[in-house]
Amino acid sequence: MENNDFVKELGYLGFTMRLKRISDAMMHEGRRLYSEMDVDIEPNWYVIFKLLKSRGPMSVTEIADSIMMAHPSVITIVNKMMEADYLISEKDKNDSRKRVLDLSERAIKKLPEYEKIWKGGEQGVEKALKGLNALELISAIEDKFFTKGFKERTLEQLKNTKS
Amino acid sequence: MENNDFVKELGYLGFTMRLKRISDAMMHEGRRLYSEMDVDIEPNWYVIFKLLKSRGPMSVTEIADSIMMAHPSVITIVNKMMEADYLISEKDKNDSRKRVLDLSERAIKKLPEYEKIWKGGEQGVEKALKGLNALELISAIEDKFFTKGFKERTLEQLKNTKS
DNA sequence: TATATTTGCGTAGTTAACTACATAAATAGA
DNA sequence: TCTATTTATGTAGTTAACTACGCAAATATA
Repeated sequence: MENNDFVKELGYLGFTMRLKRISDAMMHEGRRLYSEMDVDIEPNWYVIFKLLKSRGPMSVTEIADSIMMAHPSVITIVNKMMEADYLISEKDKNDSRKRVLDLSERAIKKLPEYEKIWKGGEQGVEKALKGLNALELISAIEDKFFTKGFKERTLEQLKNTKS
Repeated sequence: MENNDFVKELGYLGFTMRLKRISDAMMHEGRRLYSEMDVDIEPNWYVIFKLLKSRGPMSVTEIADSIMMAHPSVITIVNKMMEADYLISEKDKNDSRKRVLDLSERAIKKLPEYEKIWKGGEQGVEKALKGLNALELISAIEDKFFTKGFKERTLEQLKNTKS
């Protein structure tokens, strides 16, 4: 944020890298926060807790679709959460390929404590970003790049310039 | 961006994850773009090319500071770039600890081709985000979270709520 | 019904970033 | 000048995401 930040000088060329820098930094701080508070969960677990609490038991693929993540990433997360006794899984009665995941007793017991922390995080972000229309902007960016990706947009530009 | 996106429902709680999702997606598309175009560089190299071209030879730590990255990350990147013959390094004359990095002959020869691609990427992003004030928003977010981090803000909220 | 396609899950392998620690050179201070 | 501190680089180990591929079950089709 100083004058020394070369990435900022790059304009739209540095845009992606700046997004990554901020989100990486926030995740690292989230991890450190948990560690300092002696809370034994990881930064990316909260979305699984929240999802299953809000929508009930779901399969791996359903989770992946709901949060727009590749399914192998979901498998990694839920396996760790199962090892930590926060999730239980059982086979679907109608489709034996499916593994239906749900919150464990332990998760339900611990959730109130964790939700306080997440509320604090949410409020901290909200306070910092209030008035900036940040959520609206993120939605607009998603609309743009989830429908037509970065690669396609670049190729279009290259084609236009070449002619 | 559909109704199915649970992360979006989470409001400010999902903010960081949405930033990460977008930047990850863009980086993956960047990698795929290079691969389809048979260009043998990686998505995070461009900033090093640009930096050294613009500011001349620099040490590892100077690079890290300029782009706000941890120095081990820079070491990993520049080692790969050296292996690919895009960078050369030599010891600093006044300080034998320092390793001064510079663009190689090969880099200088290849840069015009690569800069065309980067220009295309930049224009693609610019076109998509035109009118959204995206760069200003990113700057505002950086100002907020680089001066007082996510962890600190969360702890503040937790303290206030507890009382 | 038999075969082909799709779907769900899992594994393997890749990449990018980080922190923590180690080492050696340079600089500061007693 | 000798010692202590700081600085520059490097290594080791951690985590999070991805794609590509394989296999088995479910579904569609001939």
